[in-house]
Amino acid sequence: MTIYQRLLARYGPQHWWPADSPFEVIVGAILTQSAAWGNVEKALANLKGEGVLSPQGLYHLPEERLARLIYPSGYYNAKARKLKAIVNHLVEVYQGDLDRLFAPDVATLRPELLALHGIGPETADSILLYAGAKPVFVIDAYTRRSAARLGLAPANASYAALQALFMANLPLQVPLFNEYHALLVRLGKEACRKVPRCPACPLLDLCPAGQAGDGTSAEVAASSA
DNA sequence: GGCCAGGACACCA
DNA sequence: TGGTGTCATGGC
Repeated sequence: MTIYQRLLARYGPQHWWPADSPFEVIVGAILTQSAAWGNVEKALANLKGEGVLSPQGLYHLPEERLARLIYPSGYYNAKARKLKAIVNHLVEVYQGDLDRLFAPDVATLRPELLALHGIGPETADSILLYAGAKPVFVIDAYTRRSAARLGLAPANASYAALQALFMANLPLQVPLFNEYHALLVRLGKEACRKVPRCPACPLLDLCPAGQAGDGTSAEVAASSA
């Protein structure tokens, strides 16, 4: 059984991304930057309560008021500025139409997102996968931790290298990337942070033969095919 | 009371 | 390219 299959068997479908709309995914992707998801939910609830969780709603909302509404998610001034930059682009270039935003392929869209203030590699890829249904593998702190503990990659691997490792050895399928990343996050939350792993680490029985791998491409493929 | 949570940016050497 | 400070609330 592959690692992916073991993760799915253990935890079940994670139903990511928890949002009612693609736009909510985009906003949540910004708000969750270095923040606990529970705090993000409070901020999203505030935006929904004010009826402004839409491109036009945030576009016309004063930045100071936006900052107050997202206060629970932390870094509220910085995140209000980021959200404004993204929403301004979305409304002024695409009239707030996400179908138009996501019409181009990843090669065109990813650089466009990365050029916006507040959108780095992880946020861009989260938006592409979970809002735009593009086959892009998301790397975050939990993914990195899980991959390192599983022996799939060194702990200091770059974002690009880690992403390339998964994408070069997995079929480019949105449902697979969606669930696999979410499962790695779930595992990362549960796994101990000790290096090497402690005897009780939940990762142990997920590794092939109960051993950490050597990080080869072949192993990633074997672990997920 | 300290640590950490589904990062990104500005600035520096 | 890589390292560091900044942004900040809330739960444990």
